[in-house]
Amino acid sequence: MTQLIRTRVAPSPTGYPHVGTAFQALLNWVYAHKHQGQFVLRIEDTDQKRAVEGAEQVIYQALSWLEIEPDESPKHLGDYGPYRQSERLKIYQQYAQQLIDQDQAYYCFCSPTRLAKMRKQQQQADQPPKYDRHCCGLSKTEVARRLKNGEKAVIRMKIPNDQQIIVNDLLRGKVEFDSNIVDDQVILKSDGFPTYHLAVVVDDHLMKITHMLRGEEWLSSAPKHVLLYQYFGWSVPVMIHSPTLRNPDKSKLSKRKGNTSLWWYRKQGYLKEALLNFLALLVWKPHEDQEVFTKEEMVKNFAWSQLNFKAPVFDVAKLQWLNGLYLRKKSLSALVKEVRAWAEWVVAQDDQAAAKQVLVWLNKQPSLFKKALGLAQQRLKLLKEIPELLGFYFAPELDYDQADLLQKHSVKEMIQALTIIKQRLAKLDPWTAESWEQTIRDYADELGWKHRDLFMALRSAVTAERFTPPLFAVMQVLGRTKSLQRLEQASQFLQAVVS
RNA sequence: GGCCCCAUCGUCUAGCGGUCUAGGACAUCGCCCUCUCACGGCGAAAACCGGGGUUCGAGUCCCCGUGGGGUCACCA
Repeated sequence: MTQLIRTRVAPSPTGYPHVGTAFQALLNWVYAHKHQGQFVLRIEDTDQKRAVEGAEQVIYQALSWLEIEPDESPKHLGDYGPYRQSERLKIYQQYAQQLIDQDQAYYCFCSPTRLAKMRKQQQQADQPPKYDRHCCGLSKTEVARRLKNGEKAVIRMKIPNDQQIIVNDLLRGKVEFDSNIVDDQVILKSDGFPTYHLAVVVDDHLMKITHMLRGEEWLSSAPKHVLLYQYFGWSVPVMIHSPTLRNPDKSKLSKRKGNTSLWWYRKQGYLKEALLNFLALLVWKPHEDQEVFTKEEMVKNFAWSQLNFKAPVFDVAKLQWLNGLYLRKKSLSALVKEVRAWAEWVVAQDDQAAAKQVLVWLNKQPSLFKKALGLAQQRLKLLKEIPELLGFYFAPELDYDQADLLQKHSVKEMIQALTIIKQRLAKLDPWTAESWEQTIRDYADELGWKHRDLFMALRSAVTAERFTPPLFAVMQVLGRTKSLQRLEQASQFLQAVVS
């Protein structure tokens, strides 16, 4: 019988959804699904100082938005709960005690002050900072006495001297560490909470995780984890340290230098498909030259051997390109739905005026909105561009720019031109793109104007914008009546200028 | 600084000893299409970090440098 693959992602609830978490989650999810395995979400809330209200909800929302749902989590109960580390304290304490009994861990009563002082001295002496094992030799009776006195204590794991510790990383192969440089790590804090190191080993084992995929930043603490597995007599799961995402300046992706919040991307109007595709592309390519794929295709083709382990720069320009691509691929009605969902979400998050405006348009003039969006679709890179791109269709009055309206001609000339054009277009029958365009070109010739100038003037008159979809298409969406009204408005605007 | 990881165009990569005068994508620039913007099409510029080996032959294997990154907490 083959082993059931179980993977996990274990974010700590910090209050906002990190793209790095999404990235890890995606990889874990994909691998689990590839093998009909299970993907677990575990909440690593062992740091009480950093606890943030509602942060856990945000994690669910993020995964659920991306449609990488866990099979087990505090919300999706499975057989290996609880899935919140703060609810597993007894378990960690019990295992820490086991290590004490096995003489592979010891109580430490050193104060933070002493530890800080010690580190400072070590650094000044050019030594690597490391716990000096001050409390390692304490007798059992002494420990019992001080514990009984209510002294604050932590539990540290004992690291053996002069030993090679081998971390077997699936991507990088065997990585060797000298045990002498490994610190006697605290595994249980004085508040009774475990540190990451104990918790990750205990939980991964108890939850039957077969493949532990995590960020590269954990590689240097991996020997501690290997040792803990040995102490407990457990077999080590397959370890994979995936590359960390980087800022454009190549440092680890951070809030200050890039945008690490998934919600930032969502607000901008990146689609989940684009984001997922992009994240995958950063480290993985299915076939030569195939860059656009769904997560289902990724599941189908996934193999660790194709995973790159060079830490990639998070290149927003490429993400944008992908986003535009996915935006264009959508059917118009699907796009409308997408826009509504986006706007509703942004309003709920931020109460943002522009997004509210979009909802108003969508509700009051759905048909106009849809047509207008259709014209904007191939120009769209981000959903947040919509309010600006579609504004002129809905505006009761346009904010004209005189220079754009005139295009090098005089006010008088332009008023005249607008009037004539208006008349001719009003009479035009049939109202087709061809007849329409011919009318304008003919008139430009009559005047001896450049066709371009007349088109641009009309564009400005109808939209008060410089960049729009082709004029005729815009007028068609706007409707003949409204289009002609706008020509009239523009001409009135110019009248006001002269008088 | 110690330890660890990594190293092909600006960015993401193809390349798994000869087919590499190094291929693709994004970004950049130019041209075409064209009423503007976009889409689309065509094209240009742009890289094997350096030095030693191994080999008939090295972008591809080994070593040493160099560079970048990570990590050295009662944070994860």
